Parts: sequence; structure tokens; C-alpha cells
Amino acid sequence: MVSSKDVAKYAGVSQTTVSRVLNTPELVKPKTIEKVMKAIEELNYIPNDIARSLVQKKTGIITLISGPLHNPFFVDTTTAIVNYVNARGYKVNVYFGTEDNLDSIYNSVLETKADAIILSSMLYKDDIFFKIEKLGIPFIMYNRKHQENRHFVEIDNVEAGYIATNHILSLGHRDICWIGGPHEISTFYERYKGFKNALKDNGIDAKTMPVFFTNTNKDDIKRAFEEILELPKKPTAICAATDAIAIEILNLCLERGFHVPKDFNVIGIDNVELSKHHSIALTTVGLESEKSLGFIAIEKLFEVMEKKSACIQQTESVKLFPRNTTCKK
Amino acid sequence: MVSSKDVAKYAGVSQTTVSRVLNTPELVKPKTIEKVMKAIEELNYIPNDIARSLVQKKTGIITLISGPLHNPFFVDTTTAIVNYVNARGYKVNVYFGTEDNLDSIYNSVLETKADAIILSSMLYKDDIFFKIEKLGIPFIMYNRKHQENRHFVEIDNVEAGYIATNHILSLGHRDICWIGGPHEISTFYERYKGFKNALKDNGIDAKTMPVFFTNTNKDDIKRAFEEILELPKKPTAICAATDAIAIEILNLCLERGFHVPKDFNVIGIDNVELSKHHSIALTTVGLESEKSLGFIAIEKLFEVMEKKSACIQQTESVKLFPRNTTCKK
DNA sequence: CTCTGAAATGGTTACGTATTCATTTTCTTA
DNA sequence: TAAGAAAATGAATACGTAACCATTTCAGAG
Repeated sequence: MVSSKDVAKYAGVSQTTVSRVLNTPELVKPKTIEKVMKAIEELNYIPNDIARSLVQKKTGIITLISGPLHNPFFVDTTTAIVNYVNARGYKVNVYFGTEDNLDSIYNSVLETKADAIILSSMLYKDDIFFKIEKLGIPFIMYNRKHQENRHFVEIDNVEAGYIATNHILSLGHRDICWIGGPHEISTFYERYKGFKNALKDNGIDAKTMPVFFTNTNKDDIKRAFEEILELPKKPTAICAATDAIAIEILNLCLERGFHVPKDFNVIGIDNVELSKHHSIALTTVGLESEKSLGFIAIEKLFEVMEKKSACIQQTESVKLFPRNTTCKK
Repeated sequence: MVSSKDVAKYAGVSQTTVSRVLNTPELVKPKTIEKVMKAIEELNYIPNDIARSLVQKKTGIITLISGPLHNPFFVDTTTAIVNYVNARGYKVNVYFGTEDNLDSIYNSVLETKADAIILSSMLYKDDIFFKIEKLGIPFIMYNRKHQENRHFVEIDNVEAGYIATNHILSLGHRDICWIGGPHEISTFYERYKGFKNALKDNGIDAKTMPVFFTNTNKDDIKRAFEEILELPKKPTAICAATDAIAIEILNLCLERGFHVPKDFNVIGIDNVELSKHHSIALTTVGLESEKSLGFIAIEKLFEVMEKKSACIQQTESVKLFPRNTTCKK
């Protein structure tokens, strides 16, 4: 591999000068620059990122721990994050976390001397929070938060659950069910809280409503859906904690020959891009702002990296996006 | 930052021994290992990946240049690639290439001393091919190939175009149009070739058929669709070169109040996961094999990295997946 | 011309690890 | 118990760059 030393020798200057030509050319005589550039050209020299990282203690890498892309929410956020990071001249190390592989991901992440971390894999009570904090580098959670209540960007999940449920109730539905995820995740816990609040405010006893807390892979959602179908009183509306779940429920309904919204109303939360597709047209609750949550989060992370902010605690407000999967009972 | 030297001093051994404890513990006395591990624990030492990379000349990084995730094909492939790479203990630097940002991506990629590159951004005649080849590291293209005809994994694109078109013809449609992408990309060129071949074999003059070669972003597809609507003789079937285009066409049809397949048949190519969703149920052509193209490609790339193979030139066979967006005329 | 300060360049070192080679310690066996 | 082999450890170095400090070169003022 050709190094800056080789270039230096070839051009008849010192390695220091080669480095200067590339980093602070204003300190080098034009004629020298020319010489060095010619040598670089002819030797096909490409600076070694790794060596630079070592000496500068900056890797130019942002680590992203996303959820899996079969969840369209992470399609939207990953796109926003990666593109933003690259536009800022950084690189992205990406991981798709599931229940199985998180340990090995965290191991790898801690060794990588990234300049910052953005993640959506955090549980409400999660030891990894403290390990990451101990790294001493900027980090931010999006869509989930930790008990410690620091470094997060989220939507107003309680409100989102409330709005979704309230919408269903306002359409006249009274046989409702909730299908959400594990409550170790703040997002699911809070959205469910909104569900209960809405029921209460409408004078309904939450305890009478069937609720399902499932893992968010297709198989488990299917299992939950089958349980729904076997309920003594079939619900007329299904409130899903996320668009990903809602869209899968949609799929299962159609697979069984049901019609949405005639047989079942379905509502989600997140307002993912896919929900806007006219084949899906999912009624959902999402950000008031045009920006995606991923974008907001990565923007904030850079603020922290640039010391413009110290600690992010941001909860974005939400609104209803009525589409075609809900209707008057 | 605490280094292996600090650990060494704390444990009363040499830095070499610390390194050995972590990499070749079988060469260290158990008692010493214990001492060192205790020091590592107490000092909260985490080995520095960067320094290791520098001396070993291995970064443990695979660079992935994917297309944008709003194309569901890249959702599938990115998932497969990232998960496979991480499972093998490597990291992934990911980029989402578009027309605008490819130059800056390539700049960044060439500087990163990745151990290998996997990409789907290559044009048929593209100078970057030679620059990457000059890097001297393993690389592979998926879904596209270069004029030089080396280092690629693709589906049989000509055959795919043929099968799709033939299916439409066999359903009795005669007013067909083709909507594809720029022909600088091998994929589009070859799928279109299959389209023409099928017409020819059915005794139809390809020149009489309306064809559209558009960029693959939503706006341009919309523009093409509007042109289709203004054709003197409205086609009964639209052959899209990719599922991404087909699904967007589906969206536009529904937006305009058309019914698919009653008003328009739509067929795609790629058999992306999303096409299987019952709200979409897109008829398409895809891999015969169960594996995703991304998986096949990354598997092959590792073969090259392990010197099991030298140069990959792989074309996978395809078959029809009939679903609900096509029907007898 | 000479002096002075600025501009330009070079020598050396540090970054944190793995590796190579040398040395010390321990074990085995006669 | 001594000798030789094997095991365990350490010292020095390389990786390729940027940064620091020292030195040389140059331009302009007196």
C-alpha cells in the first residue's frame, strides 16, 4: 500500500508536507503543492482513514442501531439518518437489532470507537444505557426512551395512543381491542397508557377490553390475530400500537378474506411512508411536523456533537391522519 | 482513554501480555490471565478497534452501497446483507446512492479501507469499476453488472422481462406498455430486451408498443404514468421493469380511481417482500431460489474474501409469481 | 546589504495495538 | 541435580497519519 511517506519520497519533500498539502494547503507554496499532487496522482495514493482516525481520535463514524427493516418505521428513519449523516461527511455503521442479536451488537458497538451513537433498541430499564454513557461519546435514542429520561427524541406516545383510540371510539365502535408490544419498551407502554386513558375518558372500563402484548415479528402477530378471531365477542376495531403491526394485521385480514374497514377497522401509530400508499391507506397517528423522527433525532445528535446542546429530551406532538381503514360503525 | 498499556501497568505485566490475554490466552498462564482480566475489569478497558485495524491491516468493515430504501428491493437486500455481515463479525458502512450523491459516496468509500465492497450503484460503463478494482480488495455488484462482466450476482434479467411480458400476452392483452429505467443500467437494459424478445416471439412488432424510460423516483414515475394516460390507445396492461415501479404505478392507479387489474393489469419484476402483502398482491417475476439476491451476493463476497473463489459471475434463474394485479383480458 | 519577521518546510513524536524476536522462567527427564 | 526443552513473558518495532516544535528560506523595511 502506498503511503504518504512514499509520496513524500517520490515528490522530494517530507511526509509532513504531504500531509499539509492535503489538510492545510494554504500553508504550502503553490509550486510544492503541484509537485506533491503530481506524485499523489502518479502513485495512486489514497490517504488511510484508519491511521488518521488513530491520531485524531475521531473516526468519522456514527453507529446506528435500528430495528429491522421489515418494520416500515425503520425504513423511514434509517433512510433519514443515513442520508443526513453522509451529507455531513460522516459514515454510518448500521445494525438491525432483534431480540437475538442485541448482545453481540452491543459488544461490537462498544469496541468501535464511533464518534456518536444513535439507537432505537433501548429498553426502559436497560443496563446498556450506562455502558454507553460511560463511553463518554454523544448518543441519542429515537422512538424509545430509558428510565433515566435523558438523550431521547420521541413522539408523544401517550397522546398518540389516546388520539388513535379516541378516533375509533368517536366512530361509534365499542368492541375494540388493543394489540401492542412488550412493555419493557417505553413506546409500547406509553401508547397503551393512552389507550386506557381514552377509554376511561369515554366512560369505558379498560379491563373489559381485550388486549394483546406480542412480539412484533410476523409469526407472533399472526398468533395474536388468531386469538382475536376467537374472542367471544369479535371486535369491530383493532388498535395497533404501531403501523408495522397494523399493516401486518391488514395483511392477515385480507388473507382470511375479511374486508377492512367493513369487517374490521384498523388503526396504527407512526404514520410511516408505506401507510400513505393507496393500497394500504392506513388511518394512523403521527408527527405533526413534516420531518421524520429519525431526521429530528440525528439533527439533535449533531447538535450535541457540536456542543450546541448537552442533553436532549424531546417529545414531539402528534395528530391524526384519517385514511381508509377506519369508518363509522 | 484507558489503553492496554494502562492495563499492563496496573496488572504489573507488559502490554504484550495484555494483548495476548485478549487474543491468544492459551499462551498465557491462567494466573496471569486472572490478574490481567481483573485490571481490565477495574479500569473499564475496551480495546481500540482503530489501532488494531491499523496494525493488522484489516478493518472488519464491509462497505455497502445500496439504492434508496423507498425501493423495497433494497429493503430486502440491505436487510439480508447487513444481518449476514454482522453475523460474520464484520461491520457495515452503508450508503444509499442516488443520482446526486454518488460522487461523494465514492470519494468516501475509496478512503475507507474497508475489507470488501458490495454495491448496487454501478452503471454498465462506469469508471468507478476500475477505481475499485485498483483498490485490490474483494468487491461484488448485485443486481447490476458492468461491461467488464466480472464480480456480479444478478437475476436473469432478460428472461425475467420475457416471462413478465409473456405472461401478460398469454392473458390476452395486446395493448401493453413498458415502463423501465435508464439504459445505462444493465438491469433495465436487459429486462427491456426480454420485453422485446417476448413481443417478437408472439409476432408483435415491438416498435408499435409505447415504452417509457424514466428515472425511478416517484415524481418521474408519475410523469410517465400521466403520459400513459394520454396515449391515443390506452393500454390494458403495464409492464414495469421493477416491483418498485410497479408498486408506485399501483399507487397512482388507485389515486386516480382506477381499479387494478380491471382497468389496468400491472406486473413487476423482483418479487420483493412487499409485493406479497395482500393489499398489494403484485404479480411479478423473481428468483426461483428462496434466498434473496442480497444474501446470495454477500455469501459470494465472503467466498472471495476467503479466497475460495476468485471472480463471481452469477446469473440466477427466475420464475413467475402470479398474484392479483393481472388477469385475463 | 542587513536585519527581522513571516512563510515554508522538515524532523520527530504520539496514537494504541499486534507482532517479532529475545529473554526469562518453568518443567521434564536422565 | 543438571541439562535441555518448553512455556511464559517482555522489549522493541511497525502500522500511516497529524501535530508539535525546530529549522530554513524568503520578502520587505531600514
